[in-house]
Amino acid sequence: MAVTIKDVARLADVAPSTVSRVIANNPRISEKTKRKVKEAMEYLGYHPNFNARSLANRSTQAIGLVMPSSADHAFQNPFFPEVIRGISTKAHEKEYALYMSTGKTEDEIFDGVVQMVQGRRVDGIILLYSRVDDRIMTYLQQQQFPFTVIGKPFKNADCITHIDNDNYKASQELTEYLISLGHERIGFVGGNLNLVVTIDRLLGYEKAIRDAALDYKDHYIVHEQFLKEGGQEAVKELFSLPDPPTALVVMDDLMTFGVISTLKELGLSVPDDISVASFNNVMISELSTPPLTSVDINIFQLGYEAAVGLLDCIQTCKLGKRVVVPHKLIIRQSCKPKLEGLETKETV
Amino acid sequence: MAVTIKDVARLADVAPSTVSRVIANNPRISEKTKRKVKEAMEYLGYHPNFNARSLANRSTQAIGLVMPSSADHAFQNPFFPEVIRGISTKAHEKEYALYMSTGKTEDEIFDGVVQMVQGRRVDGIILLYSRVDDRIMTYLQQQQFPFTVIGKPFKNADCITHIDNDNYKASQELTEYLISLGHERIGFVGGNLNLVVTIDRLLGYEKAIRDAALDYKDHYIVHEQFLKEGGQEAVKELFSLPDPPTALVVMDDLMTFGVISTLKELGLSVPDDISVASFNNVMISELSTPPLTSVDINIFQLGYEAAVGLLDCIQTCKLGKRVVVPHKLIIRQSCKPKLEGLETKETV
DNA sequence: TTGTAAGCGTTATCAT
DNA sequence: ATGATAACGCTTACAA
Repeated sequence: MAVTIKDVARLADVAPSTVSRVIANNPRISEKTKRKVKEAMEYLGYHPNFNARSLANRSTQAIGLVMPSSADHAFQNPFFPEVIRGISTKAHEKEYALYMSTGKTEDEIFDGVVQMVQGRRVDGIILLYSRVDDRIMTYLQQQQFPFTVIGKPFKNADCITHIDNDNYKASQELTEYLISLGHERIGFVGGNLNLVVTIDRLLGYEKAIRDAALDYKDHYIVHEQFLKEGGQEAVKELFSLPDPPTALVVMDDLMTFGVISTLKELGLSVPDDISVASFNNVMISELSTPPLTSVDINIFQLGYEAAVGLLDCIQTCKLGKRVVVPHKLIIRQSCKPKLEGLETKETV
Repeated sequence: MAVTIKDVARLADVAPSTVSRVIANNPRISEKTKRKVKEAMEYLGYHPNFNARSLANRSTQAIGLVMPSSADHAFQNPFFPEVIRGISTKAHEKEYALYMSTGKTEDEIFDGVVQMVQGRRVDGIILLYSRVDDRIMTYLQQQQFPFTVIGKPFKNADCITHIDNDNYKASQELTEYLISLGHERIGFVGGNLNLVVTIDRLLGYEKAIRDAALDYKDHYIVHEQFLKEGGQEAVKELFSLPDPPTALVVMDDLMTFGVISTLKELGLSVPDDISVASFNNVMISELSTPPLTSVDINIFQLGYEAAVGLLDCIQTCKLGKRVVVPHKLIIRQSCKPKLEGLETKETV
């Protein structure tokens, strides 16, 4: 049996409540007994039982993390480790631990959240993604349970604390960059259209295209899943068009790897035959061949601020803050100017 | 105030203990009351309080995960999401959740583990790495707390349940593959020498080199940190030797990206000027340019089996099993035969 | 088959 | 400044 507060109390010759006060660093306790108790704790190797504390306290010192279904392989995206690193950093400052429910399907994940919330396993929750019509978000709102969202809520954005980039603007800028290189036929390779981030980036792209008085063509827009499976088809179709794009805006660095790989199969090379620009600027982007031009969205900070926001929620029960994390275009070697009059070689 | 077991009991007109039995699915309870209680639970929207249950039960239904310090960026390695996906899958089958302590430095992480253990936050722990002389492992052994290790414990391997690849053999095979392509000057780019996996792979490499009666040269062996920072130097040195290697065995796909990028700076291209082979076969390996020849170590299964082993430990309190997850050489395009008499061009 | 009551290890509310 | 004592919500002997 582990050593409890009572054992400490007995050894220090005080009441259990006194020991509890010492732990909580209650100011009105004499230095003398404080020392005495601490010695006893040290001697016995005492460590507080978190469950007992949570029960009495109704606070767990843990934050729940909700990821997209690990079934779709979004999981493998380096975005997640990095955003968690950000969350973890802030959490640690306040001595919070992280809690993840397990579960593959939609329903399992939802049940996991319910368990976290109703089972009082966590003090608050961070949603690591934002989708159109998300049950979980609706549920958390109903429950008035503290939570923050990474990304922009599809609706009620002004009463949900969320941390986001200005993806609309970022996408617009990225597209404008390609336009400034002389590209006129620019495709968009998006991911899951249920994700709000996909929508925002698509809209930003459209804005830039229209502002530049270029044709906004539906068939320049394809959506592959974040990773390669199946997505290859979409890209291949794009390049079997009579007027294939000369540049591509891609949702995500990881997807870009898939795109580049597919293009290579088609005999097209980046950036010589086609320019590619994307988002996230994960570490490997810099190391890839060619190094990717990418919008750095400050993933770490996204996570850090989400934790800041959540801890705020937990303390003050206030919701509705919007934090915008700045982005920055990082220009590397995956884009080249479109030379006037020099047509991209037609696909096979 | 949340709805408790008492509320349910009152509504169903039974004793709290009966409700508890229904939850636990106790066989000796009449179908009638079982139904009655379940209805009441449904009606009130009852959910058990996990802390209370843990306290009474001394079981948390949570598994603690210990990662290497997130300070060194090992974290970004896709190995971790994938191994966690494996763990998560098994954990979910048995309705366990995952718990991660936060903390950057060695000491913080150690304290986190102590809190998990002594604070009864988890039922068992999985170490996601294995190092030489690890305090945490020593501590867990002393405490006789259920844990499993991914990788091979440096010592006491036979009394610690661990899940590992046969890294020695894998490395030997990978090196032999390079030798079979005609390479005679083969370098080894390792990572942190405190990691047991590094040591095993280095030894396997050495074995293959010696078996083939090639020179085992110390200066063909460099150790860069897992990610690029600083590591560039080591690789550069390697290629300023009078007799630079024509092929490289690299610890890890992610490191390979760094290596390839550095080589490109030196004007060397893979696989034309130099062959590179590595380990892990993370998803991007297939999508990279060139696609990497890599040993698939079944990361998912590594995680899955670690969870299996841990849950076993928790139930039976038995330790000391060793599970070897099979590996498989995946040949792609990062290696080329060394042509006889055709010297690699000297570095600048 | 079900109820009663004593824990589980804390914190919190009174007293003193 | 400290001590009793009652929660916190659940499980589990032991009784019935």
